Amino acid sequence: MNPQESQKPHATPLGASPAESSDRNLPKAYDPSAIEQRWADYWVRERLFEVETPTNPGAPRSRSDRGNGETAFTMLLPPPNVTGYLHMGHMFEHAESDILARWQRMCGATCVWVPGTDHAGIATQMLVERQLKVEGTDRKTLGREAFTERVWAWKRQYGSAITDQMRRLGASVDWSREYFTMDDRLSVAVKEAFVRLYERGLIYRGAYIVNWDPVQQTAVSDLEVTHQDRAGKLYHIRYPFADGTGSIVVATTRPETMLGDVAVAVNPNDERYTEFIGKLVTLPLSAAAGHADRDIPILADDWAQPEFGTGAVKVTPAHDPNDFAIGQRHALPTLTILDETAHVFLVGSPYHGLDRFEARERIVADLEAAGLLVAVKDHQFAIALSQRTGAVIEPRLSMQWFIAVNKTPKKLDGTSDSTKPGAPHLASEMWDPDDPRGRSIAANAIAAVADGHIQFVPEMYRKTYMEWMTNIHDWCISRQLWWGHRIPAWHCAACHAITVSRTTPTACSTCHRTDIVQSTDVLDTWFSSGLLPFTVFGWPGATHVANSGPTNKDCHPERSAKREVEGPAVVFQDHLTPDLAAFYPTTQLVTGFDILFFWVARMIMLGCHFMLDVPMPDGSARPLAEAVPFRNVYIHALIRDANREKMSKTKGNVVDPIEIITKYGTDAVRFTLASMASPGTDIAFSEARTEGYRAFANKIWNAARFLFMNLDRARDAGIEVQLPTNSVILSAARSAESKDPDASRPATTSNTFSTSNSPTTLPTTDALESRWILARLSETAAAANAALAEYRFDEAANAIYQFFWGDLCDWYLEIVKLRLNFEVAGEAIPTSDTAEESLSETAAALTTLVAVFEASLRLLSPFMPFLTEEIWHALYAGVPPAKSIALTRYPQAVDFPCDSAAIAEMRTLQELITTIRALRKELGVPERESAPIRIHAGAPVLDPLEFSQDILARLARVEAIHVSADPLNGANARSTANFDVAVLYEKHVDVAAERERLTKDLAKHEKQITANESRLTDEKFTAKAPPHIVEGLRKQTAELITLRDKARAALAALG
RNA sequence: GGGCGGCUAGCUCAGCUGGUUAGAGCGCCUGCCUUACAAGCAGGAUGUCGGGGGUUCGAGUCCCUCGCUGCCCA
Repeated sequence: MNPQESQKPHATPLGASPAESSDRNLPKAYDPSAIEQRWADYWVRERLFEVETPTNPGAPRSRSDRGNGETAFTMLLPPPNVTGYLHMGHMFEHAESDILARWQRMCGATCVWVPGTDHAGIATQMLVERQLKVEGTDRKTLGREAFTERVWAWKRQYGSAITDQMRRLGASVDWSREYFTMDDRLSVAVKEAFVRLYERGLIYRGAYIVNWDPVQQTAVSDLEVTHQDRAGKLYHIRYPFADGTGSIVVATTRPETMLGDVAVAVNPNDERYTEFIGKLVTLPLSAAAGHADRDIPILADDWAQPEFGTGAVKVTPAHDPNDFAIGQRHALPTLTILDETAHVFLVGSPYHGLDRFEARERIVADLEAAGLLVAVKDHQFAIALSQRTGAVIEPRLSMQWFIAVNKTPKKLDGTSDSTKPGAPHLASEMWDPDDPRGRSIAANAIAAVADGHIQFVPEMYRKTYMEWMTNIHDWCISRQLWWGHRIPAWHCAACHAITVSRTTPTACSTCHRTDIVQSTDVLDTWFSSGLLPFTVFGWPGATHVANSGPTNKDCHPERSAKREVEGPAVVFQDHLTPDLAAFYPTTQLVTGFDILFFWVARMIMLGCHFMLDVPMPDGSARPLAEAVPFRNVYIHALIRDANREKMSKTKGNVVDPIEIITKYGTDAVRFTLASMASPGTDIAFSEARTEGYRAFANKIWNAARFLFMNLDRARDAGIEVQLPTNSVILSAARSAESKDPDASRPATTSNTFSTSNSPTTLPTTDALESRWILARLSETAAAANAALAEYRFDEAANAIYQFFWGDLCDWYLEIVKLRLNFEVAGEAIPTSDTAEESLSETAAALTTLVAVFEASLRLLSPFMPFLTEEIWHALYAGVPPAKSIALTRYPQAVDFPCDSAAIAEMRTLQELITTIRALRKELGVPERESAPIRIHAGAPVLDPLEFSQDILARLARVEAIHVSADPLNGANARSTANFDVAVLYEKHVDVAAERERLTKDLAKHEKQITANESRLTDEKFTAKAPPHIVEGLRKQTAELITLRDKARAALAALG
């Protein structure tokens, strides 16, 4: 069974559709609020977008070709914070993702779009802490266990807010696979990942300077810190030599940290100070706990830059990352003088207990009083802020856990054994140089992108990524929070050794005493979300179970048995879950650049690392190309407000998507976002534009009303119109509705066109407008598919918009009105000799109309799922050929005959009609009045006119057509390259206006002719330019000359 | 300080590897309640493609430079 089948479109009988308009009686104006909730519920209730775990992933499917019905399209939703509410950015991201998902699904792919929410450590903890504060308590009073229980309670109550909003917006995600990053299953995976990295020597614990958030009292990673330029001061402070022979002046932006100074550094090449190197200075104000001021050395270090300040800098290793590095180089002690809350902690010092900024003021004042403050200068510097709390980051020396991203992993004896609890065995041998598992995390993450296994769109992000990944530092993964995945490490009180384990140990692994306690730290939230591309599909599977055979309920027994027989990779068997086999690597990631490093890069790092352990479905070793978490990354734009300002709560310019969709309807908002989504450009969200697309939705609605009205009239007149059935079904061979093997091939139900995969010749009797609209439909399908393949949502949306409104409504529907005659007798039948003929013409026209309209709905469906679903169900009067339009076939160019002659012929006719309309306007012919025309043109224009008389009559109110052998000019005539046309109407023209128009045209033409001719007479041009360009220019020039001559004659005729 | 974008109609933006007369939506002006739609129909106006220089037969498109503007990293 193919996974495709598990996309259960038939959970309930077709009749269960909630369409209200099954009688085809549509209200006059489209009201999205009347239908959206109903369909949103239906899609979820009917589990239309859920895909079951394939039961036989044994036959690995090729993923290289999209849309052939055998491919998987897998996508992970960037998990929103569980505390979050949907904002415009989500809506945009989800709209784009949903368009891709719906499109791929309609193209035949097995589409798995996995939703979930992130536990968002700091954000969630802060939120609950704020609640506690209101209640007059705090987390420390509650204690860890009670606090986390409280967070869970909060999550249970409010945690689905954002996913509920997604349901309402109709995101076609697979809800059966919804996860939360703190779920048991995912927590096990996080633990497993941590332990494995630790065993491989890629996780270490150490005292380093980290970014400390004194408000939340936790370490944060480099990425969670933002920098802001601030105007500050540079303080020049005199440090007297201990021997009393003089002094040295240091410059610093943070005088309060001098309490923790352990040295003064100067540049070794700075001649001003070379003689002082090695001397001791007495550190002012450093007396504490009864001791005198400390003496510290002056040393030489390249870090001290002669141009900066005085050229001498103080060294505070415990409170500055650069000073920490100096300290390492010179084996200096570290002296911590601030506590977790950034208050001075120096018992016995007068500054003890002061906040760091307060301490600064006091120290500066005291220095000044002591005459040691030499100067205070204005200084521009970048201040580090915690992204979450906004607190000024305090670099702080503390024990943290890190991932060594640039280190080669240890090779363990027998990879499968590494999954067993307990100490790993070190291998004696080295890694095979070709084995990607022997490379560092960063090296593989770089190779995955450098070798093209992962593609970025827009491509520039590839560069950004590479830049970052090549300069990456070790990743600090521990957080001093209570909400999150607690680090599976236990400290021994007796021997201080650390035991890292998958299961809760009872004793220290080193000294075997039982006095052990688990680390209080939790893991960085991004660590767990970085694992998602494979943990959502069941990784690590049954790795806990020894590989000697027992099956695991998560792993299909049949599969396991088979694997053992196949043999070679038997040690890996349990890692490959059926879901991983079918859906990993994921196909697509759609996300914002703001989490490019946070999340995208981390998924690449972790995916490439862990998935290399998991064999391919055929048992072979997994190459890097198949270990990547996703193949394509589409980085979408940022939504700004109408004035291009970034939306922010503090600015108050946040647009609430729910408010907007209430006002305009989800489809209109989606279409707006899609049509504005050109790559690389931020979107200035415009309500005016949304209004325009609400009008479009209404247009579609009314086109449907028009069609339905005529279908009803046809029924009343006894005309049978067949609705498209097999041609719309995605893959009829696999569908429960049709056992007909022939139905797997799109077939036609109409005698006017064929939807088989090769266009057939049209009956010669077929009307121009039918051939034309089908050709345009074919072109539009081609354009939409091509655009979507390149993430050009704007181009796809605009092509469809143009087709539906500009071609279908403006021209085709107007013309087709001529063909729809339901009178059995009487003179209301202008084009047929008998009533019977008229009725069959009506039937033929309606059949084409229905087919084109239905296909247009499918074309639109990924963009406007609600509206199209409603109309589509109504069209089939409650008996649709599929449960949802979302499960039908996306129109392809080959589905419709593309008659280019019809397009050319129609273009001339349109030009003629437009010209006549303009002339009539100019002549002041009353809107409803008909007038005869005179035309001068060649046979290619005149001949088809014989059949288009009625069209001219209706669309341009042409009463009679007189052919003129002579060219036409004068006030009532206009000329194009193909024809001259005059409207015969007795009325004064505005001669002055006409002359102005003609003069302007004439000047334009003359200018262009001169330009063209100078190019055409230029030998270099004619010699070097490609022939078709030269030819084109010649033809254009000839046309322009004709137009110029006509304009001249017309001007002369005006007198 | 380093890097990456953007600058095209009143506004928001398309314009692909240079190639025939630079487009769309909204807005604007004029006339129409033409029984699908006034959230509509028809017609119309609107651009020294940020400035300068270069390459080329040919530049909105490629190169250099300057200006303004936004973002990322340090």
